[in-house]
Amino acid sequence: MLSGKHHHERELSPSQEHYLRAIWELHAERGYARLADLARALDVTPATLSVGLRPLEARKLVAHDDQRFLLLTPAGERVAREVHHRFTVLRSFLSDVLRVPEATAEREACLIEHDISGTTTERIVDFLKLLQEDREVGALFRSRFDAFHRSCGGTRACSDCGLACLTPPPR
Amino acid sequence: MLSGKHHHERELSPSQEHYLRAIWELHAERGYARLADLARALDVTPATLSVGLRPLEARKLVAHDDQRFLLLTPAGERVAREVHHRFTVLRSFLSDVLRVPEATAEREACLIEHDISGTTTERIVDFLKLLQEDREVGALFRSRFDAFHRSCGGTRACSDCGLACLTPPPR
DNA sequence: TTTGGTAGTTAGGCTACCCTAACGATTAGT
DNA sequence: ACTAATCGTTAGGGTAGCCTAACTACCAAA
Repeated sequence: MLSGKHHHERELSPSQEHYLRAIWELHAERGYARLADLARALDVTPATLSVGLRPLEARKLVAHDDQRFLLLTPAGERVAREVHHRFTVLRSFLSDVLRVPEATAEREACLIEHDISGTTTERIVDFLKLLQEDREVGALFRSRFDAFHRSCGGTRACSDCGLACLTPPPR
Repeated sequence: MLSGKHHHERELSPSQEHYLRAIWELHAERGYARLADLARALDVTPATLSVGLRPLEARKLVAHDDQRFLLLTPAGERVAREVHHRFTVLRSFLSDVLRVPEATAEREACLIEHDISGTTTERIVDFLKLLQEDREVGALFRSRFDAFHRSCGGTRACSDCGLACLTPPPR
């Protein structure tokens, strides 16, 4: 059952979630967020946002004050924090645990943040917390993972076996 | 730097990757793949595929024999195996390590498979192999993660603190 | 005050990805 | 042989998400 439809079952589209998170982060960083700032941060044109924010305003997630500064409503902020949470958790996992390069972790967390459920997010949080709070597990895992990683480094066996090492013919 | 453009930098689009994986899996399962079979497996209409496969044929990744059975070229099979590999690795991680429900793992792996780099995939493979091959790490991790999970069960503290536990105001 | 930069909007266009409806071709059942 | 189902295609439509170009409104400095 592949369900090839690349639809997201959330109420908001990936871009819309992204917009909310970015507004929230701009507010946290500099205390305000204009449409142009947001466009720069997201690397899209103002035109895109002018249209793209409309549904979020219609849903009362985003508003603007008398001077056209963007504001998150309480509902909007709640969503923004959820998205930011998913993003942070993913980036932390990719970067701190898997040791993927910062830039890669950032880029991929931005994409995956729209795809994972609350359950999965919680599980990753559990995982991060375990490594953080349980010194025994944390220390053992990190040292072994490092060693393991070094011992596999360079030309990976996995690249040579046609990727079949972990993928016997499907189900 | 959020780079709000939800573009994928791979040569193939998410759907195209998905199509290739599905063709490969059908072949592995039953030895052939017609367009209609593929449509059923992917839960899209034949019309969608009739058009959607065209670019893959143009790129010589997919072909069809004299009786219109879909075939993967060597290049197509290579891509299909890569995608399948990413999918399998993700599903295994979500399901076997994080203990996310099967259906959820399947669904989310289908989405994330298009977003992660080779590097990230390799790291997850390393992680899975470590848990599998290093009995000490594997056993310790699983038991502690289980216990940790039970001790956090039910109403998660994380849901109550506004998700801020791991997310101090951004960077 | 005129010149010019910045902000936001509108209009029109494009790609990706899905749909339904209608149609021709083949295959299978009676 | 005729009917019915299945297969694949085309035509046309829709949403999401981006773009450029052409505005308008404002604000600020010479």
